[in-house]
Amino acid sequence: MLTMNSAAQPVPASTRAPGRLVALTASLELPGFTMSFDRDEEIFGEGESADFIYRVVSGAVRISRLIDDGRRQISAFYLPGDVFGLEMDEAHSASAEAVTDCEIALVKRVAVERAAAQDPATAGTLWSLTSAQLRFAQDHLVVLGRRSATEKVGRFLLSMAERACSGGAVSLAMSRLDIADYLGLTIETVSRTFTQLERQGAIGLNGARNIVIRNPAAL
Amino acid sequence: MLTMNSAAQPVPASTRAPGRLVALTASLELPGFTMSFDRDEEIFGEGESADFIYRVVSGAVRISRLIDDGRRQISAFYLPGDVFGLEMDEAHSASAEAVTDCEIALVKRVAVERAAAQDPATAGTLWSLTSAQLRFAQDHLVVLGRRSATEKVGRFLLSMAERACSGGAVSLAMSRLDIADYLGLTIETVSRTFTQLERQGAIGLNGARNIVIRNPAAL
DNA sequence: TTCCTCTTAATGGATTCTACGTAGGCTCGG
DNA sequence: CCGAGCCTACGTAGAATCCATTAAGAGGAA
Repeated sequence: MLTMNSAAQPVPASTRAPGRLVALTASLELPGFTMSFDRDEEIFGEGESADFIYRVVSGAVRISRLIDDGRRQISAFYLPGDVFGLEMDEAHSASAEAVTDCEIALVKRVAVERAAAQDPATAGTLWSLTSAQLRFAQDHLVVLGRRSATEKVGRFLLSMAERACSGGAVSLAMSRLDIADYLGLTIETVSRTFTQLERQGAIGLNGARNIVIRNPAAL
Repeated sequence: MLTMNSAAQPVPASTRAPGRLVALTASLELPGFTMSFDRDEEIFGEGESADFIYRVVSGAVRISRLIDDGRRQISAFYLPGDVFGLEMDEAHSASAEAVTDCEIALVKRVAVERAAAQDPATAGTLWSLTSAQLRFAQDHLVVLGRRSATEKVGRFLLSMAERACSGGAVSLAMSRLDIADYLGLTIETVSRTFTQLERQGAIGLNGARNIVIRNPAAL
């Protein structure tokens, strides 16, 4: 999705989907600091006051919402270079957790707002980033609302390949449960679909989390 | 959802959900013009270049994406006062159609961008509006991914009541098909759920499109 | 290190059930 | 009256659920 880079973490534009490119910008290079989080550690929780904007330096992050009875929906995964926390009001409307051990760069929200008030380019970047995330969320609505289990998993793998690919092989940072909660499926359905796609020759599996896309068209 | 008002269309804050309020602002009162659209007429299409930002003056609008085989997902309905078109890049990533006959205020996108560059408040408003829509989309992801058919319809009715209520009775602008495509269901399931909710006494139906919420807790 | 155990994650099968699709009938509005 | 939109019934497909099994890591002791 939204590979939202800071100047510190350039990523070749060619690795990203057309139309999703958000111009590199130093505008968001604001005074901040970096924190480390362990796997499954909470970065922020639902309802907490939103004082920061975040950028993934290394590792992976998931944004999720929980409903009363334990059901969970993950709205997005963020990979290195991605900015998150833009959808927040005064309070966070969702929680963020580390999918893997990770380093996160934090910038005070008020500092961002102050910078945006002085520099139109920064303000424009904020709008662009948020708008790109909105487009992405709307794309995901289509997947959740209208795609079959096989299509969901296929799309997911393609999008991960596009974002986190290193030469044909994709290494997934997240568990089957995370994938299921992202795609609105159960863990069993995700697992079954993986093996089904492997049998069809659409993908190759080297262990549970290392995937090779063999036939993109079949996804 | 996001009742994003311009100064021209004030709506009492009390009719909206807490935490969703976007401050009234004249910042988006920019030189523009108004157009009328007939029911089902296209306001903009997927892939068209995005030259405007829109506000509903009267009527209702749906934003939708189509996939090859005809399946459709509606990502949002917009009611009077709501601003839409913010998720667009250079090209529209979805299409907008009139749910009912409606009047739409259009502002040139470049004019908005120019105003934002000169006035930090305008830039902030754009970010706020977009961010509110992002939160709304993420809320909807939970509904699509993790709610049952009954819960989906229930939530939909509650949210419409909150947005378009006039004294207990809700008049729905959209057809069952639109509701189904919004909730990721089929028209039959929507219809069945309506009658089921009526039999349970949760809602009252005066004709297909006039609904009274009798027991909000049951939804 | 190597082996063993404990724990967690992923897979596979059998069954149930939700909600989908088809088809037909109804109703309200024009 | 006609027709689009809405409702209902019923058989069915696809995903969920429940359960068992296998695989992969993490930690501990010799």
